[in-house]
Amino acid sequence: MDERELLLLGILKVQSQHGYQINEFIERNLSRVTDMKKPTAYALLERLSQAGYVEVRSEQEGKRPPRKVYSITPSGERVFIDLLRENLARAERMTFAGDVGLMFLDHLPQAEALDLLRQRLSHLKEQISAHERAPRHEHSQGVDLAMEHILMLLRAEQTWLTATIQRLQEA
Amino acid sequence: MDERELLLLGILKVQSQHGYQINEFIERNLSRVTDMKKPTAYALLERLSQAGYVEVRSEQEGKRPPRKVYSITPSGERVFIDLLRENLARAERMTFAGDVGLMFLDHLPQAEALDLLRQRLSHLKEQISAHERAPRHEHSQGVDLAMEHILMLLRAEQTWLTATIQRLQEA
DNA sequence: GGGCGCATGTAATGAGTTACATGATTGA
DNA sequence: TCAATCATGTAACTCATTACATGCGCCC
Repeated sequence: MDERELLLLGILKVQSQHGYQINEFIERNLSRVTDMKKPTAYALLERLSQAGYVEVRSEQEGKRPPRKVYSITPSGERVFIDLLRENLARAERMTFAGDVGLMFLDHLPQAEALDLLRQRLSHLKEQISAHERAPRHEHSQGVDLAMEHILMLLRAEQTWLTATIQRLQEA
Repeated sequence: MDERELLLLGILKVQSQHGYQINEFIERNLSRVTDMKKPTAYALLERLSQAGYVEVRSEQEGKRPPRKVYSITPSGERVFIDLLRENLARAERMTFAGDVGLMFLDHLPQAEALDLLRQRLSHLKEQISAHERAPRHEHSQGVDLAMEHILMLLRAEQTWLTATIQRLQEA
């Protein structure tokens, strides 16, 4: 839950930006790493500025809608570093919705169960190729690291699912 | 979000039980597969019975507190099968809080970043050995399948983290 | 003139957690 | 007699999402 603040502070640490810009950036480049939605980002930016971790100033270009440009403050930078340390040192506990289904696999006829798992596998493959199609962005090695991480987990999942389907077929 | 209903219906499909018993079972045997908390389960059981997917009857043994015994209804069984099909066919999208930290790795001195990742790795190893210590339960091959799945992902994570630390060290 | 892009949000809702409340029984 | 176990929940809260609202500028 703290990772959303970390994300926003991190983005602002690299460069001051206005809300719309931040949301665009997340949507275009980080959609595979985070699932934070726009209103959430706006609300969080508001909260961060209440807390004094970011500063806001209004800007207007011509007659376009005014924008709120957010910049990280010194105290925000400290919080950023703290959150970053905590995030890096921690190994999140993983639970997966998909495992619940696996637990009750034997409540379906085997043929159907296998068929459903094959559908799961094909969705997985789509996700993987979507990831592979995504361009590396040279500027940030960190983002690439995160992407690579997700891709590796997806591939591990694929390998396991394939083997599991195989195994169930033989049994 | 539907997987909690699926879990409860699945448990009740195997055997009618009262709330406390269900929560005990989840805590003892499924704590690695789900993180659902007790009040959530109680509330969900209530909702399921409102919807007619489970039946409730009160029981009392001696002077112990009365219990509400839940049984799955025919319509509940249908919902269970539907939820199960959906769950099995779907490949959930994965996002990980830990990736946000990775993205900003370069905002810390390399030595510290490496140190923090080593901490992450050691937490991971603890989780893995906790899993390995957990007894297989012969009765349900499904539960074992789910456990094995999680263990496989944890190990993949471990391998990757180790390699990544290595790689960063050399750079 | 119509739709997309820019730029901000609010309101309603939902899901789930934490902390708390209650009270009897059983075992050390 | 003290703690743990049994058995139920409620209340307050947080977090995040969805759907909606607003209005100007720009391009075709």
